Order: sequence, then C-alpha cells, then structure tokens
Amino acid sequence: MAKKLTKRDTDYSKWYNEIVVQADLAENSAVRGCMIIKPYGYAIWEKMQAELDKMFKDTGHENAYFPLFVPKSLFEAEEKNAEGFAKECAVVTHYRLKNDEEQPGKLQVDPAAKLEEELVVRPTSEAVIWNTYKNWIQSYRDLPILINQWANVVRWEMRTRLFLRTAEFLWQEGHTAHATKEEALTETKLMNQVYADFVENYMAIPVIQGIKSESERFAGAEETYCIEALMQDGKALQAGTSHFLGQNFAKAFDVKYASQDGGLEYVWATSWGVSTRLIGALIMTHSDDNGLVLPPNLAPIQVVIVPIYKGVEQQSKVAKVAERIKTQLQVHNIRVKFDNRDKFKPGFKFNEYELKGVPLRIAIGPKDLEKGTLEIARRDTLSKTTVHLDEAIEYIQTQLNQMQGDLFQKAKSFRDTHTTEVNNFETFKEVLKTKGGFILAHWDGTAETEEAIKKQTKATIRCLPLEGKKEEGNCVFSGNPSKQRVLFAKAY
RNA sequence: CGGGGUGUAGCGUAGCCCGGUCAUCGCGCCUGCUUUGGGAGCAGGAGGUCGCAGGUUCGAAUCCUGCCACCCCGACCA
Repeated sequence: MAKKLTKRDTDYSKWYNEIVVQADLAENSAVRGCMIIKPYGYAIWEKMQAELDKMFKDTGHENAYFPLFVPKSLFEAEEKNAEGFAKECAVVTHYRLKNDEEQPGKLQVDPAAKLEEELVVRPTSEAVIWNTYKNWIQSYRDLPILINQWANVVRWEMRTRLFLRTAEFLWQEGHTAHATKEEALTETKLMNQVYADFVENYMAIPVIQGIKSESERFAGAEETYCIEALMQDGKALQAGTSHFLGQNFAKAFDVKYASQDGGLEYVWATSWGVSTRLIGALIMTHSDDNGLVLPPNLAPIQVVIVPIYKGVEQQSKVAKVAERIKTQLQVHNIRVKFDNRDKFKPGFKFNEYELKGVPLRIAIGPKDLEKGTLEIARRDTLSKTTVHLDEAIEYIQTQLNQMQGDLFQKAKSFRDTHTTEVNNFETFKEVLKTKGGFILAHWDGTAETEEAIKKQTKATIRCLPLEGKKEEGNCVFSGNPSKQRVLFAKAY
C-alpha cells in the first residue's frame, strides 16, 4: 500500500505531500491549483471551525454571509487593496454558454452574453462588505458592527500547494466597524490574541505575535498583526493575520456616522482571518515519518479501538468488551471509534491510524480478556502501556491531556532551539544556510534594507515581535541604529 | 512569461539512445484457501487508444514535426 515516509532522504515537500495524501486529508483536483478536502481532512477543519466560532461568539461577534462575486467597480474602490490583489483575481466575464456549431457536442462561451461589468471572484471580502456597511451605518448607535463570515475565496496563485496555498481556499474573515480608532485597534489586537490562543491551545503550535513590516502588510491596511509559526524544516509560516484598516475603507465607500456630539465621522475598520492553511501548519509542525500526529483537542477521533481475535467466536467476545469501553468513553465526551472491520488485520489498522494521527489506540485481544487489561498506545511517543480495565478511562483522560501539552512543549522547544540571535550579516547568512529557523536581528527600519536582505538570502521579515526586549542595536545589514530586534526567516 | 524536465493500467514505474514476441515490474483491485498481538501468504484473475494529431517506415511506446497537460527552478504570493 503506502510508501514509507521519510523527511530525511527525500525533500521535505514530498514528505509533506505524502502525509496529506496517505493520511487521507486531501488531494489535488482536476481544477488547476484547487484542492479536494477529503472527509477526514474536513472533519479536522470542522473541529477547528467549531472552536474558533465559539471564541468569536465569546468576544461578541456574529456570523453572516456576503456574495462571492464583487463587481469590478466595487473591487477597485479601495485602491491599495485592489492593486494588491489585482494580479491574482479570477474574473467572470460572461454568463452563458452555447453550442459550438463547428464542434457538435461541444460548448463555447456565447460572445453575446458578455457582462456589462466584470465580476471578480472574491479574493477577500472587504469591498462587498464595506459597500454593504455603508447602508447599515448612520449613527454611533449602529456601532460597533462585529461580523464574521465563513466562506471560500479565490486567489489565482502561480504556484500552489495542498493546504498551504491553493487557488481556492476555505477561511473565516471577520469585518468590524467602530466609532473610534482606539476601539478598532483594540479589536485588531484582541482578534490576533484569539488566534494565538486557538493555535497554541488547540493546535499545540507555538506562535510569535507581531506586527508586519510595511512591505508585508495587507493591501489597504494601516497595520497588520500576525501570528508566525515555525515548521519542522526551519521555514516560517504565517498562521493568521488581523488588520487595522484605519478609515481607508470607510473613505473609499463613504461610510460615515453621526457621532454623539453631532459631528459626521468616518468609521474605523478591522478585518482578520485564518484559513485551511492552518491544517498545513498542523501537518508540518507535528507529523513524523509514521504520518500525521493530531493534538487530542482537534482530533476527529481521539481514541480508536482495534480488536484482536481468531475466529468469529473470539471476535464477538472481544467486541463485547470493546463496545463497553466505547460507551464509557463516550459518556466522558471522548471521541472514540471502534474499528471492527474484519477485512483488515490488526497490524494494518495500527499503521492506518498512525498515518491518520489518532492520538490514542486501544488494542484488545484474547490475552487481555483473560487478564482484564487493555493495551494503550500513544501516537506521539509510539509507546505502549498495558492498563487494567477499571483504570482505563482515567488513564485515557490523563494521557489525552498530557499529549496535548507534550506536543506543544515539543514544538516549542524545537522553535526555541531554532531561534537564533544574530549580530552580523555573515552569521545571518550562515545560520540561514545551515540551521534555518527564526533569526532575531536588528533592522534599520527601511524598506531598502529589507529588500536587499530578501534578495541576497530569501529571508523576509516575518514580524516585529510584540513581546521582546526593546534593546537598541545596529542593523545587521546597514549598521544603522535600530530600536529592537525583528524576526527574520525563510517563509512559505 | 523565461530556464529545465516528464507524460506507459487506479498509483508508482521498466523499455526509448540502438525501430521488429516489449507492452515490464511493484502497489492496489477481484476470486479461493490458509491467516489475524505491527502494513499477511500462496494460487488464480481482471485491467492499457504507451498524452493528442500528423509524418517517416514493410513495421513506431521507440525516430521526426506540431500541439496539449503536468512537475521543478525563477518572477509572484497567505
């Protein structure tokens, strides 16, 4: 069946792809650059959605839905935003097909059905939403508007990669409107914090919160907050962003409100999003050569029970015990699957669930029936323990909790040992080449220096970390004064 | 859009240089028996316009021309 996975003797991207495919998460679609998310992969997304959605609601947000198509005139209203996305837009120009007279049975675009105005398939929804907010906002009493949308967007990228950069992807985008700058800024930071909490607590991926440099900033934003994670191959991945949009969109779409003191003011805006890319982050952070490793908090199946038996009679005896454990676990809100398929041998199932990253595996066989025990194996450590039936539930609960924490700690210590403080450009290049990972170095704050470093090393400024000692120093490239170290890395 | 590469069964591949029992092998799939505590074994079986279209030739997966698709490296980007 599946080929052996190894990230050592083959390149990392191949290893990554094999995990995606073999763990049954997704595959490439016949549509260029698009992805088919398979049931198991989608179940992970649903779990992420559910947890995020809860966090959004807890912070006062509501869900809504806006159109997929953006008339070109709306799209171009906020110039910087339009310019930033212009090169990667899918555009609808016609609304009808007709029979091709020269090739029977084939269709062609009907030239007579050309749209008066082209429709851009949303690469992001600021334009449509702000065009709507214009009608929703008149008074300070209408504010704030705190809305989130779960949707798909299209960005016609040159090169695509399952989960990390697909032409179409699923995401959530929050779009809020506020009366004051302070309130909008607070919202921007709050949502970045929500993302950091989610990614660390549920996905067990440590992140660094920070602010983007001007060149990496979202098109149309005044400030972009982000969370940055480090993958096992030493490359960085932007895991989520939260933008303070200032009054840019309010001005572009003429969204004003009557303030309490009778004035007419432009509204302040934020937007923030995370996407199915997070699944890519999950794979690249925790997986090993046996496949995916899922943190218990997100795993669609937390515990799988594999029966071992000879013959029908033994099978039914084992199944009886297995069913009882399954029910007990369910009572304790543990997501459990009993795999009683007779078509596959236990060894095959062991490997299959390892590939899928199921956190705990219970094996029950005749030996266990005699002794009243279970064999419990942990996916992350691949260790096996024999546990008595009456201690099993408690043991499983403990192990699930512990595994969640262990995965985070493991990823964090990897991240920490792959974060290097660097003080001159020679070392900078050397570290990038040999060790990779995050580099903390001084930067003079200019776009020219940033660009020059990128040209020479392919490393970009991932962010200006929010938490970090504000030590002064000299730019690693130009030698000019710098107020704080910034985070560099090669990125996805 | 520049540079390089590849298209052979569901997937991964051999054969191509040097045309002629070459359509090879592995995985997967189907049937039967034996198996079941780490990806089962044996036996049998199904499955192919060799990317597409021309051309050269008695004869093309193989040589030539054109086209198409995909991959990698740049440019671009979440």
